[in-house]
Amino acid sequence: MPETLAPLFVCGATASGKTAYALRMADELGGEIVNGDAFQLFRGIEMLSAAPSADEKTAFPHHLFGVLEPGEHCDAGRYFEMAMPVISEIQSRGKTPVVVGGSGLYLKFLTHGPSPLPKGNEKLRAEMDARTLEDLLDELEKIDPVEAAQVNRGNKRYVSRSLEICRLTGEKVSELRDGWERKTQELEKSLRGVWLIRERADLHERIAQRTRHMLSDGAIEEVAALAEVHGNWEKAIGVKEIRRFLSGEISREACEELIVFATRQYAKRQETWFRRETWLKRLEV
RNA sequence: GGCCCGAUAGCUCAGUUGGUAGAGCAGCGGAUUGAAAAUCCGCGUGUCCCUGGUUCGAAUCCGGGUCGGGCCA
Repeated sequence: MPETLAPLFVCGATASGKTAYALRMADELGGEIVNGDAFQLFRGIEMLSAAPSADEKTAFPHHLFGVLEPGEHCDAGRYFEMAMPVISEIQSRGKTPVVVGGSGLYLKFLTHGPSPLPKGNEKLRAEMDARTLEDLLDELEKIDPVEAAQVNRGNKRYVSRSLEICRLTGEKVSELRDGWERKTQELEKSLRGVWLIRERADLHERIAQRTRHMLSDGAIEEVAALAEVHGNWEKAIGVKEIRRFLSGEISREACEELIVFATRQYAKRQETWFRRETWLKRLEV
């Protein structure tokens, strides 16, 4: 495989301008776009997830956009399994995959390989969700005290996940978990990607604009149409807020404002994530 | 014009019998190994509207202003 066909990862906070930049790079490198966004995978929430428009998709082939039904479950592992064949298929045709997205964990699986740990188990999770955090910590303490000491003890999600792995494998998570760090050294030398950095005030302005258009151009209708469909997609920013608006609980203005707040906070979390991906080339835009 | 209510963090407001103030939201920082747009953790000095007074001590009590809001003319 020629060096030049290595995927180019285009990362950055939401509304930082990834889509436009990726198109430019696809043109420059002779590339095709691959979705690296957890929510743009779903069909039916294109406006809500700020997926590329039909117009934007005409110039170059786009992959993995709108490929899942809203009711389907997805996680980083499944994304990895969907994306890898797509990437090699693009390369086999002599094109460069340009992976665009802001979902840090999903991209991490692509760049650093999937975790060797077992995938989530719905039944176990439902069971653990019903228990208290203290209770879960007690059990983890007994099974794997090392993990109990290092896990984020205030985060029930993470405590549950640790316990889930122990239960599923019959072993201690703390011993199973071989860090991404270990293979990081050599691996990251072969990765190429950019992190689009935008000044905070500018980013906030773009988020406000984007939210306004999203609401007036169909996001509300998308959420209304999927009222009966439950699944991963409901965790998208805006769903909770739009539902409150649809039920008459809050005004349209309040709805918009709450989505802007949530999106800013998400953008901040993305920046924190990408800051640690030191192999990414920083690009101030 | 008269009477009443309000004025405390960027916003909405708490503040017990006077001991110089704290919540939610926002904002800022961080974490992140198969739910990740998820989930979690940390960060609170602000002329307590101004001005006189009472008091050892006033966001708190009293007088006079200013600016909102309401009622009566």
